[in-house]
Amino acid sequence: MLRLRNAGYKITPPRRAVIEVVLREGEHLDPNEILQQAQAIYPHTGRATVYRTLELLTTLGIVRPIYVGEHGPTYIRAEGGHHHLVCSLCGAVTDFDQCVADSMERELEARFGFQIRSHLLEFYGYCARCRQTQPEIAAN
Amino acid sequence: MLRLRNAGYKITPPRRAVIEVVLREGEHLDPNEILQQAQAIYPHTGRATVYRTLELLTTLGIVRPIYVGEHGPTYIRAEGGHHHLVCSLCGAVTDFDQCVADSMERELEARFGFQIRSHLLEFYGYCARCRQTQPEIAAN
DNA sequence: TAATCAATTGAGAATTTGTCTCAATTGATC
DNA sequence: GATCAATTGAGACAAATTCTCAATTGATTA
Ligand SMILES: [Mn+2]
Ligand SMILES: [Mn+2]
Ligand SMILES: [Zn+2]
Ligand SMILES: [Zn+2]
Repeated sequence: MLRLRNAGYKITPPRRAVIEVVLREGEHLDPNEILQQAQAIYPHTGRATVYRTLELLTTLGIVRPIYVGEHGPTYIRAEGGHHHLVCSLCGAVTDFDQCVADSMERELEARFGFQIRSHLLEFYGYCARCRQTQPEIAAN
Repeated sequence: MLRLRNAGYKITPPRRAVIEVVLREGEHLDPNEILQQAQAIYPHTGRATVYRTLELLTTLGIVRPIYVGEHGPTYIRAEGGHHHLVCSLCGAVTDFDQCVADSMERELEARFGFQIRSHLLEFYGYCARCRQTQPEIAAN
C-alpha cells in the first residue's frame, strides 16, 4: 500500500482487494482464484485488472509468481523468503523454515551491484508418499 | 535418455529433439520456443508432444519449469542446482555459482522423508542497471 | 469543496496457450 | 519380420491472457 503510493500509483478499490487477497498468509493462488476472492471483497473487480495488478505488484517486488506442480502460475507474497519442498510427481508443496540463504545476500549484492529484496529456495524430488506408491520412478 | 529408458518409456525422435533443446546449456525456453527449436531438429514434432514431453521430463525430475520475468513458464535442466539473481523490473536473470543449499539437504531429507534431487535458489530485487535508470522504484 | 486530468477501470473481443481426441505410426521385444 | 502397447500429430476444443476503448475515478490543485 505505502509502496504503491510512494511509487506514484493510485490506490484503488480493486488494487486494494487484490493486495489483500494475495498477501493473506500461506496462500499460493492462481489468477483466477485471486479474481474470485477479490470480487468477494470488491464485486466490480475485472479480470484484466487482476492481471495488471499482479504484474505491477511483481514489478514492485511485493508479490512473486511461482510455477510449481502441474498447472499455471501461482502468486505469493515476496517479502522475506519462501522455502519449498516440491514433489516432482504429485506436485505437493511443503514449506519449511530454517534457511541459510540470507548469509549469501551481502556478498551477492557487493559482487553484482544487485539490490536483493527477497528469495525463493526450492528443493525438488519425491515426497514420502510418492516414494511408497511409485518406487519405480523415485528409484532409478 | 537413460533415465527415460530405465523408467520404461520409449525413445522417439520428438522426445530426443525436445530433450536436446531443453538441456542445451544456459537456456530458459518457453514451450513455444522449444517447439520451434525441436522442429528445427525433427520437423514433424507436434505441439502436443512438446507439452507431453515437458510434463514427462518434469515428472522424472530431468527438467523444471520456472516462472521468471514477465511472461509464461520457462524450462531448464533440473540436474544439480540453479542459482539466479532475478530483476523484478526488467526480468533479467543472472546465474551465479557458489551455493550453500546442499548443506541443508541431509537434514530436510531426514525430517520430511523427502528424496531431494535438485534445487533452485533465486534472489529477487533490482539489477544495477535498473537501479540507475529507475531509482524511484528501487528506492522506496 | 469543486474543478481538472492523467491514471485506471471493466466489458468484451481477440489472441495465445494448453489440452484432448483418435486414427495412423512406430519403438521395443521376441 | 511379426506383434502390440506406447506414442504421435492434426486439428478441434478449452482455458488463460492480453488488448481496446469509452467511461470512471483518485489525487492534486485552486
Ligand atoms: Mn509457500
Ligand atoms: Mn539458469
Ligand atoms: Zn509426491
Ligand atoms: Zn533490471
